[in-house]
Amino acid sequence: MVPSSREAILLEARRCFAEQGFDGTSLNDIAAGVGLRKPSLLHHFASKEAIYRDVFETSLADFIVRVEAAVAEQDQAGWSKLDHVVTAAFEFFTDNAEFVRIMRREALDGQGHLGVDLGTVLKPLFDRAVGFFENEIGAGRFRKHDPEQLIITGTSAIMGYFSDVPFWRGVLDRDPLSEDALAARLDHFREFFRAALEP
Amino acid sequence: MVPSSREAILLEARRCFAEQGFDGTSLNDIAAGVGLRKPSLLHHFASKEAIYRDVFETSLADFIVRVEAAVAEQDQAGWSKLDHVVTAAFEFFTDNAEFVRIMRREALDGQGHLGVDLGTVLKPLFDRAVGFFENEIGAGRFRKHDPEQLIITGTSAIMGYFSDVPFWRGVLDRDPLSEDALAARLDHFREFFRAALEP
DNA sequence: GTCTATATAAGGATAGAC
DNA sequence: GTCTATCCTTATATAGAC
Repeated sequence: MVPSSREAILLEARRCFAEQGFDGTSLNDIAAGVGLRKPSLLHHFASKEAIYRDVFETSLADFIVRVEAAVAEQDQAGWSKLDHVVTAAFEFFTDNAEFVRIMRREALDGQGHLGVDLGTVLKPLFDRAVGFFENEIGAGRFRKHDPEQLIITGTSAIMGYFSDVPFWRGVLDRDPLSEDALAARLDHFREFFRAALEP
Repeated sequence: MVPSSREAILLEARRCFAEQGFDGTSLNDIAAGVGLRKPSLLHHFASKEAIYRDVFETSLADFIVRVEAAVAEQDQAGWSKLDHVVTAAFEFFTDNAEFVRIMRREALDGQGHLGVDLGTVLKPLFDRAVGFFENEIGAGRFRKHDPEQLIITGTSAIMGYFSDVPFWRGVLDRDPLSEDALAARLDHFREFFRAALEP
C-alpha cells in the first residue's frame, strides 16, 4: 500500500526534526524528501508548527501508553518489575530512535516549540517511579540510593545512547543501531543497574 | 574591569547557543543581549559561524586540558583514580554548564555547524578510558562490565543532568544548578558507580 | 568601534490556476 | 491535491558615515 501524502510528510518530517531540529528544518527540506512542493505540505497541515506538533505529540503519547502498559503488565516487585519496564522502554526507543532525539531536543531547549512542557507531562511518571524506588529501598530489595537521582541516572544512560547516535557512531566506529549493538547496550544496562541496585 | 566588546559577545553568544542552539540564535539575539547592533558584532568576528567556532572550540579545548590534567595528577589505580577524573570533569561541567548543552547539541546534530567532528576529537580520550577499564577489570579491581558501555553509561549520566537542566527543573521543581543540588548529584553519581564497579 | 542604510537570500505562508 | 507565483518577514552580511 502506498502511504498517503499526509503519512509521507509526517515520516520525513520526523526524520528531519530528529536530525536537524525544528529551527534547522525548513519546509523545503521536508517537501524535497517527500517529493512535493512547499505549498502542498500546507494543504495537509496548517503550519510548520502543526507538523511538528503531530510528529512529537503522537510519539510522546505512544511512549506514555507503552510505559504505562509495562507497569501494569507485571505485578511482581523488585528487580524483575524494574527490569520489565526498563526493557519495554528500551524496545520503544529501539523502534522510535528518531523520537528520542526529538525528545532530547525538547529537554534541551527549555522553551519548546509547542505550548506543552515536556517536564509537566512526564512528571506524573517520574513521581510514580520515585514512589516505586522508595518502596523497594524501604523493603530492602534495593540498596539505598536517592530515588530521584536513580531516575536521572537511568533515563540519561538510556536516552544518551539513542539521542547521540551520530556521536557514538564516530567514537565506536560502528552502527549503534544495529541489532547486535542494541542487544549489547540493553544487556549492559540491565547488568549494570542490577549490580548497583541489588543488595 | 569592564569586559571588552569581544568578550561580552562571546559570553552572550554562549548563553544563546546553549539555550536555543545555532539555528535558533540570530545575530540580533546576541547583539541585543550585549547592547550593540548586528553589524558591530561582525566587526569583531567574520561571521556567525566564526562566533560559534570560538565559543565551542575554546571550551572544548579547556575541557580536554582539564581532563588530561586530572588523569595525569593522580597516579593511583582503581576506584580512587576514576573518582578523581570523574570529579574533575563534573567540576568542569559545573563551571561550564552552558558548554555541556552546546556539546550535546553537537552530539545530537550529526552534521555539526563546524568542520570539526566531535567524535573524532574525543575518540582518543575515549580509547584511553577503554584501556583503563580493561586494565582495572583484568586486575580484578572492578567488576566485569564492557568498558565501552561503561563509558557510554557514565558520560550520559553526567551530561544528561547538565544538558537537560530546563527539563529537570520542571520535573524536580527546583534549580538543578544550585550548590546543594550539584553536590547531591555528584555524591549520587560517585556512590552509584562505586556500587556497580567495586567487587 | 559603532552606527544607519542596504543588498541579498531564505523562510513561512497565501492566492489562485489546473 | 498539487502546482506556480507572490507576499511578507527575518536572517546574514556589506558599505560607508561618524
